Amino acid sequence: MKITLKDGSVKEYGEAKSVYEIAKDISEGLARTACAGEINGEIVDLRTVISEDASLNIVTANDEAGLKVIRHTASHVLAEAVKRLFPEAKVTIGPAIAEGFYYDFDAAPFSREDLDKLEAEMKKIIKEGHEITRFTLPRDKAIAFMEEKGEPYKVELIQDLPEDAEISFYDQGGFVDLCAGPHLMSTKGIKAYKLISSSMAYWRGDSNRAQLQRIYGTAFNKKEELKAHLEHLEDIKKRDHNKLGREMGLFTTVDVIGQGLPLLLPKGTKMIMKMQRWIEDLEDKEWGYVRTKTPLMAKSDLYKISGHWDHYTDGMFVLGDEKKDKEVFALRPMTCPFQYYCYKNEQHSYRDLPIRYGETSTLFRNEDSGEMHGLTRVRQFTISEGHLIVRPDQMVEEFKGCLALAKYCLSTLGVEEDVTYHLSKWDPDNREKYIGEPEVWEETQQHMRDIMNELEIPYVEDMGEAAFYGPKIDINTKNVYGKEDTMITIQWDALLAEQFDMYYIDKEGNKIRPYIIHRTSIGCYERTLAWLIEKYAGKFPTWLCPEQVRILPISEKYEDYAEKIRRELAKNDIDVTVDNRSEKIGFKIREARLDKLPYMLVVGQKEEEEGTVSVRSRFAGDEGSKSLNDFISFIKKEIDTKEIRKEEITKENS
RNA sequence: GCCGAUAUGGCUCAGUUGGUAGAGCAACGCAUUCGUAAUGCGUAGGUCGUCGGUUCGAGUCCGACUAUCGGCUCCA
Repeated sequence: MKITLKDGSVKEYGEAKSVYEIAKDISEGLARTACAGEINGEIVDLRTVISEDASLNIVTANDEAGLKVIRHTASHVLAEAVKRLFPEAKVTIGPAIAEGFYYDFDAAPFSREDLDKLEAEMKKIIKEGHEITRFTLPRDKAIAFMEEKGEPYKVELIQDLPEDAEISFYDQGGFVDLCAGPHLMSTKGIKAYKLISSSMAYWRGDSNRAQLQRIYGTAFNKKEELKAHLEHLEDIKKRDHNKLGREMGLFTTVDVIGQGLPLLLPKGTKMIMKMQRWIEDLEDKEWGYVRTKTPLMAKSDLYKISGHWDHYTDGMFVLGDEKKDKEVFALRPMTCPFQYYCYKNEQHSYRDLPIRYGETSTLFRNEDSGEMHGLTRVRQFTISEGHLIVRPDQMVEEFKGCLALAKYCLSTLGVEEDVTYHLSKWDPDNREKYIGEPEVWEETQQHMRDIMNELEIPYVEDMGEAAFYGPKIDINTKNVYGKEDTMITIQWDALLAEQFDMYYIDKEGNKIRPYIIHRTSIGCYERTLAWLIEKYAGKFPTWLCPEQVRILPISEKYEDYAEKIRRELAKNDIDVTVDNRSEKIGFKIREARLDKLPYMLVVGQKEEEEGTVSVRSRFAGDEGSKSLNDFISFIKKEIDTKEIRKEEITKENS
């Protein structure tokens, strides 16, 4: 392992020494201590150095691993603080995570006051400057050690470690925690930290096991970085679609209507209509889709064939009672079987395929009550759903087409850079969760890798995330809180046609099972809208804006001229309103700015005489006067090309 | 579903140890007819999320329910 020190010198070590020992070794000769290196068994560049005054510096380009060490050590300091203030608490695990760290305790819930006290206690521990040392124990001794300390969770962790694993502990002045490391050399290395929140979490993520109390915190190299991070957190909350979308009058919720059932208000509806028209036209005209409109509910019989009745009833809204009623219905949680029956309506030749069914499809899923969130997790949503019925030999091309279409949608919305692609694979060690043969799975997954490589799309592979009938590509994004959501999914299904007895007639006159692609192009409209709100902080590309132009007459005298312009713009399919209130022009502009309107047209005596409009935009402020026709062709072009015009002014806004 | 927090006029928030609600913005009315980010004056609006309990008396204390927020698990 190679270690680069702050002064640029490089030291090389063999594999035998642990990171910790190397760190110690360096510190002796150089009066400073290296303290990172190996994380989860992976060798990383060394980048964290404590100099003689115990101040901490990140020395290589990639700060991530260094931060991870700081945060992990902070989590141990937190654990010690908890044990000091709440001796009855049992420790479990406490890793570093993307934006900080957490630690789970078996303890009574922590209040904000508790967190403040713990922060103060952590400060003490840090100030005391305990040296952190590492030691290992053989398995039986390790178990006895933790049993003696009365830490049953740690005992369980040790028992579950692989036979040959080295069992290491870190001691910080008496507080000892089972841990793979690495850690800082001293608690003094923690310079800036903050406890963020507490919440419940299950032991090992299993809702049948103990309920633990999780404390989230974060730590940074320097105080200024922590401050900037906390400010950033405050800042991004302003973009939260759940707040901003309500403020902007895009949607609302009503308690007597119910959880997870948002009402899309006229402005939000307009935005979704714009996306829907665009997508439907795009799919039909350029990608060869045909449209269906199928029922929102069906008898239980349908779901029995699809398998949902056995595996998914908890997630469905069932209408009626099987014991009492002759027929029981359920609201549909997906569109698949409905479109399959469209296919089965007539017999198909191999020449008919592929058939691409699209539907703007409203679905219902009975999510657990604690799951609902704004527009991203709801009980009723509408998705650009589609199923492609495909000959096996067409599968790769069609799958590629679906990906290309999704990619095109993302880039048009200006969000292409904000997504990650995931190849969701099956889990060969969990065969009962999936149908079909292992060779088919492996082959299919290889096809998907080839497609991704050919399209030069970077992706990660997620084991055990596939649908039960096949692997899929998921396109995910993160919300303002860093939580990941799937926006788009494209699924490869070589198996379900069997279940529904779907076939086509090949050249020789044989009945052949088609393959099916389940896919969406733009995802579910509610969730996509939420994403756009957060992406653009409400300042949407002009083509998506529910109100694209507002005409601001200088006074009521120019109402007629304003109305004339309004009609011209409306004739050109531009969403336009007139602000006729007897307010001063400055006030009207202020309000239009707060409403995040892309264009304002100021009209008064001058404009009426000259037949012009004075253009003021969100992008560039006062853009001067234009003839009405010039403005119309200017904005039409922006709308028709779905241009995402950049903001040129930076000042503002409350 | 589970853990925690929250719930006061359309919005943002006050409301002291329980004594029967207050501000700013918005709305409405009147005046103003205005040239690029807030014109002035006035009016109205709340059985304090719902239901129940404690009390002479509950926005304030207790309980249940509903919704919202942050997590866990799950997902488009």
